[in-house]
Amino acid sequence: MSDLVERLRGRGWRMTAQRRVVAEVLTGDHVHLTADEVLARATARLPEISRATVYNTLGELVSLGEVVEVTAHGRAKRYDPNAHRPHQHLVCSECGTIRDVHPGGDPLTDLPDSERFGYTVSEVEVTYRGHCPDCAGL
Amino acid sequence: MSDLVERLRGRGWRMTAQRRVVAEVLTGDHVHLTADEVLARATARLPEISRATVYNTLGELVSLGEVVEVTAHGRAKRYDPNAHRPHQHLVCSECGTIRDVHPGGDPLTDLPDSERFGYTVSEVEVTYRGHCPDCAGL
DNA sequence: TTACTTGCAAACCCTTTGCACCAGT
DNA sequence: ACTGGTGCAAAGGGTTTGCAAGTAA
Repeated sequence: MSDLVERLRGRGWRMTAQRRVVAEVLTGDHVHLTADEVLARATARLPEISRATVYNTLGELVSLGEVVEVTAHGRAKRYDPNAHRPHQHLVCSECGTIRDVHPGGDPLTDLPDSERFGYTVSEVEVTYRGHCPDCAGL
Repeated sequence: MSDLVERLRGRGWRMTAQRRVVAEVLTGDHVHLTADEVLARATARLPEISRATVYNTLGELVSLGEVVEVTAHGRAKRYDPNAHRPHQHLVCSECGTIRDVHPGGDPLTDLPDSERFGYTVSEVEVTYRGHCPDCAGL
């Protein structure tokens, strides 16, 4: 039984078989599944689960801060359950595979070999997210 | 006449009215247009231009390294012609508006007030892009 | 001339939605 | 019982594609 399920129950999240299965599928390190992959794995355990419910649940987990969305250019979003340990992402531009990384020094210049997982690194991108002045009050 | 058009011609890129218009629309600082916006502005100058051509041309400019794609979670990609001066992005999670920023110290902790454009900043995300071992030879 | 580019419309992928039914608490 | 979650199927936004006709070099 996953920590995540416990935590969510503690927060008063209404627990259902579908939500439990989605939460359980999203467990572990270096887990970065697309919604489709989550659906496939969830279906293996609970055949009646629907695509809509998977999307609903993923969206809620993201809002609750339990799961992080990772966007790779032009591909389906991936969902990363490792939201409580700060880390960054290393993305393959070819196949979209993602690894979690923990850069040591200046993220713009250093990604230690030990954190490259055999990837070549050709680009580093930093994105700050927040609210612009016009949207600040919303 | 834009520098970009000159540079592309110099690289042997076959020049057409459509491509010139797209390249000219993508000129300036803090320009981060969606494909749709590029189409709208291009159409204003060249009414017969098609959506497909705009997408083709944007894709080529990205491949040529003249334009950078910026992806905001769940929104249309935006195209940034400022590919030759290194910079990072500040994205409004609400409306998707983007500003170019130049962080000073450690990107993970510091975004100077002078670089915030009145935005609040709630999240910093670093993404490394490259090829995974399986895709390295492609 | 000839290979490359364009326009059109349909196809595509991923995600969201409307609504009637069902189920935790 | 009440509130909120689920499944289905259809719609939606953004992007890509196949192919015939057009055009830069």
